[in-house]
Amino acid sequence: MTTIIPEELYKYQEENGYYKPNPNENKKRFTIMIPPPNITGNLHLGHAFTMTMQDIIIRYKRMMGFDTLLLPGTDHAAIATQMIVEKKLAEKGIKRKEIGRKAFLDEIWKWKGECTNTITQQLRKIGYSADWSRERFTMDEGMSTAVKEAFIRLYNDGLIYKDNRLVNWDPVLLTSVSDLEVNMIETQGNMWHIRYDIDNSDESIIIATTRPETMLGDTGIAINPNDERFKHLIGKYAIIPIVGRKIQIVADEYADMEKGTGAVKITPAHDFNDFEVGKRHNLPIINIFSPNAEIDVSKISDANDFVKSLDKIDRFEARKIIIEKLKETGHLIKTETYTHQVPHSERGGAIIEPRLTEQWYLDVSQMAKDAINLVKEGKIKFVPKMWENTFFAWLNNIQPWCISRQLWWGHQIPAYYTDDGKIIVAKSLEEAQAIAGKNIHLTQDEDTLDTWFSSGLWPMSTLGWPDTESIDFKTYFPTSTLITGFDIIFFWVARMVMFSVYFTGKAPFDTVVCHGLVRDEHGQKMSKTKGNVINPLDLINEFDIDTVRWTICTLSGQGRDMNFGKSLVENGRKFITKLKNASKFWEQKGSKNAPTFNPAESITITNWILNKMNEAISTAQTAIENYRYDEYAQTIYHFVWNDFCDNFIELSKPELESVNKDIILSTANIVIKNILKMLQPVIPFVSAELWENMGYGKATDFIKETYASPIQIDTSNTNDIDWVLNIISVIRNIRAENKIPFKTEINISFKITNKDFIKYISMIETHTNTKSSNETNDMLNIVIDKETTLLLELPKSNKNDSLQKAKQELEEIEKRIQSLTIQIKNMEGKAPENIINDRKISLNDAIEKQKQLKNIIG
RNA sequence: GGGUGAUUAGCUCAGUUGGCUAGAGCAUCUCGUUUACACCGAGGAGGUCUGGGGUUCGAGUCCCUAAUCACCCACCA
Repeated sequence: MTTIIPEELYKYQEENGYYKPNPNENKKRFTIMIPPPNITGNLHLGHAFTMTMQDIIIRYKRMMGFDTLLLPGTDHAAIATQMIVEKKLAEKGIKRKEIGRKAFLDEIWKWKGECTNTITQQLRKIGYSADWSRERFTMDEGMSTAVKEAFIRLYNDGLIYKDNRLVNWDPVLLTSVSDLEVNMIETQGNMWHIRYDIDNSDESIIIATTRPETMLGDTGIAINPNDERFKHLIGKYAIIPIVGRKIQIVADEYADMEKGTGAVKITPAHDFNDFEVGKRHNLPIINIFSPNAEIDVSKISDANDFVKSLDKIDRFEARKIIIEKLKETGHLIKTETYTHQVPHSERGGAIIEPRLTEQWYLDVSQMAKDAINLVKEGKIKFVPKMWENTFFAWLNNIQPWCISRQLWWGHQIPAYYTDDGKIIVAKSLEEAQAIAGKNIHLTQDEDTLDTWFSSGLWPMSTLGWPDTESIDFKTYFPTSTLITGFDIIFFWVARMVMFSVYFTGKAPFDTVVCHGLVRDEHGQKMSKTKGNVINPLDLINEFDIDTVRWTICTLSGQGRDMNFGKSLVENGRKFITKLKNASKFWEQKGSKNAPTFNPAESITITNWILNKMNEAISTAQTAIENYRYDEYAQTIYHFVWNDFCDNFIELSKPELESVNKDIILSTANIVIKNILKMLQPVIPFVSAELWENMGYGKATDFIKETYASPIQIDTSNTNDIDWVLNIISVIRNIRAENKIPFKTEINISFKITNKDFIKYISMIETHTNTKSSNETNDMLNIVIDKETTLLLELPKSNKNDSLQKAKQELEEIEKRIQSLTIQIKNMEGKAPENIINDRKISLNDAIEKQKQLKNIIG
């Protein structure tokens, strides 16, 4: 008995190149790129799911004869990682700015090393059969080359440009963030109604705002051109209370007569809509905040004493002071509580402040169109298909992508400035210098690129792009399937498709499998506060990796969220135990010494189980090819537990004492082999262990076996066993209902017209503890027809087929009607009547129904 | 406000172009330790498939409508 220790088997296989592809082999290719985990800590259960799903497909394809590449790696995750390391340093009292860029980056690289190590060890632990010799990191050398190349090409093509406009600004992290990195969170706030007096008039206008502090930057008031209440004020000026600035009242459709008071103050520097309104009416733009969102009066040229007193005060503190002041001056008309959506930074959660800055932008409008077309043309298929809509919806109204970040950790933008502000985009300082001239002083842009810029290149750059002639790129690009969570369709999937279509004209993969989130057993989100977080490593320690992988497989279907709980893992463990026990049974019966399976000697029950096996293989393959992991697992589960263990083993026990022993054992071997092969992708370690212990081959090499394949057999009598099992079940039922213990033998009498069925009588007797005779007495009088078990089946293809099949069914029923009748008699005497007909559809009904269908379809 | 998905047994969920008596696992109940397995076996109970309309010979499945839940996008008056 060999016991396989997963880590050891993995190590052996990794070291001996079992997971490596071979570009020189003339095989069909199948490639999956890992969605690179962020180097922000440990892998969580969601990772375990997605990675296992990838590995299952890879292992399956490998057995199906593909040259497979599962490429591992990690993502530098700019903002997230910088935050973590900054926080860690802060614990030691070290501040980023104090130690400077270089020292800080050294710290991050140190962290990166540790973290990557943890992650890759965890991936190995879950059996992720990746080619580690091709491991990549989004900031490694090759990736940097790719990033620079991409940036330069896009710049030269005029798609990357610098622009001064409003961005989402994180005042804590001090960087711009993209729209996608902003979460709108419903927040309780106030709506303040404030009176603005009209210049040279007794009139005034009341505006409503949730952000009174932005008054300092107001440069206009907008009203709707059709608003009768305010129409006469258009073109006049209002005076901002407290601030004293005169601002113009303009007519703009943006002002909604229903909202607020109908008049809206315009602060172009601090609101996206206001910015647009300001542009339309040439209103001045006054930036009132410093980068960390404190009032900065240096930019407010007309600041009065009150405004000046607010200098360096935080935006929310300033709000309070301003409200108090407005109360004093009597300009505050009304305060009401108000619930609204406030933008928060996804990382760190700071409230976003729209801010006017100069940033790098990428015009993606054409790429987006091309990406959409790839999907529409079917070059990329989403599984499940509904995610296409999400993909389209976002790409259809995509905005220029702000790709610069004011972070240190990331790919520094390959742009160099001369002292007089000329921009040179080049791969290196040397190159830039060569362009600019030797004596020109150059400084590189301080900013880094959005993380997703490099991730977007992942499927290309990992294979050697921009060197399109490299063996890996030529062999493995485009890749095959991308398996990832639906939550990063925008962030990542869309970007990869856009970049790939732009740079290569091809889709980066042909299939995108989107799965849901992992939740707890009751569908609740896992969160630390709820205390329902499950750590995959704990699970693996408590159970084992195969059990965890099996459970993941059973839960991964259709792209919905996956509910995960320990009881489900326990269930998985039962299955694996069952499998081990079944193998043990056959081993004890001498399966190792069984002769090679010979189809010619196959008997009814072996044909029957082989037929079930063939069906299971075919159903399972359809399931896995369609990424229906749940169905795959269920098919195998049902086949192993119900067909193979409950029925085949039980029916075989008496046969093992007979001349049929050899064929039974050799059949068992065939079936177990195929079961293990079907299971290898899901439970690679247990299946390998059993493979060796059953004497089929070396555990280490099991991964290389070809996938399960059907056996050619005579299927003409295979239904008979289903029928026998039904009869057995009915008799057991009768026992139960009449409270006749199994130990009490009962007499049954068979009336048999078809001699073929006589051979099954002893089988029925054994499994029901009955004794058959031809005597008739009327102690128990139940009639079972073979036909009672026939089910009506209508094919789903087309109507002609249905008719055809309905006819066949009908003929079959008619043929068998005379074939067999059994009567069971009880020794004790009670005679419940028609038990069968209560439970099963009667033959007449069946025929009647068939006839109806026949009329309809015909 | 716009969109997507969901609603099936006590629980978690399958149910693929409409067609078997609507299924599985868990939980529950009854019976059973017959030498692979109590991490077991046999069997039972449990469903107006969210409500209401419609199409059809036939609807869990298609259409309309309502309700509830979840998520995504937009929105700091």
